[in-house]
Parts: sequence; C-alpha cells; structure tokens
Amino acid sequence: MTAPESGFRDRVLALVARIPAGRVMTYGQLALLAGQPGAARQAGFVLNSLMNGSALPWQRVINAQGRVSTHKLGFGALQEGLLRAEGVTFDDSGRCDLARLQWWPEDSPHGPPPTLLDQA
DNA sequence: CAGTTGACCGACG
DNA sequence: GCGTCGGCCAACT
Repeated sequence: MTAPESGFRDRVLALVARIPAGRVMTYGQLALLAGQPGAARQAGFVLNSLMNGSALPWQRVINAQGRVSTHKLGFGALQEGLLRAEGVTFDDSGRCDLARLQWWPEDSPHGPPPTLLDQA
C-alpha cells in the first residue's frame, strides 16, 4: 500500500480535518487514533507546526482537561472564541464538557466509547 | 550520536 | 480544585 504510515503528522491532520463543527478532540485521542498511543505531545507538536496558517480546524483540538492548551502561546482566547462561535460553551474556569463535545470517528479501530448521549 | 524540548496525560500531595 | 512530578514519544539543536 502506498506508504500509508509515512507520516504520523499527516494522519493527525487528517483526523483534525474530519472533526465536525461544535465538536472537539484531545491530543491524546489524536495520537491514539493516529496509531501512537501516548504520543499526545507529538500531536500538539504537529499543530504547532501549522502555526494557524493551515485551513484545518486546529481550534477544535484541546487537551484532556477540556481546556485549550494555547493560553501559554498567546492565542488561547482566540481558540475559545472560535469554538464558542461553533456552539461550544466554556465554563468559568475555561473548561468545556468533553463528555458531551468530544468526537470520535466512525471507523475508529478502538471503537467509540459508549459514553455520552446514552443517558440523555 | 546524545541531550533538550514540547499546543500532553495521569497520578500524587 | 490546584500545583508538582514523572512518563510518554518524536522532532530539534
């Protein structure tokens, strides 16, 4: 098969591009689906390499705490603003409800967690 | 080739 | 709930 895994980076970007509006994914999740469980830092590194010059919805990628990890970078407020525009609500502490907003691809090899909407 | 760094994560106090 | 420590893996110097 035509060099499928020649880029952990490309794979992460592909996943980010598939995130629907109003939904978010965590770095660890991206790394997990990209085939590198534990490489959450690398997932973040990939997004940093984009430097917001890409058309990808990088704003929909947040950390496992449900909080944007870009505050230290200086454009955290921007990311929250973009997400709010998509319907994402942030807590007073700057946290959003991951249990409700975290999105999983349909063909995830790990299978989407049973979580969420079941109780609704 | 070895050390350092990083848009992280989970555990511990 | 918050701060700190260690672990994780790949890229950068």
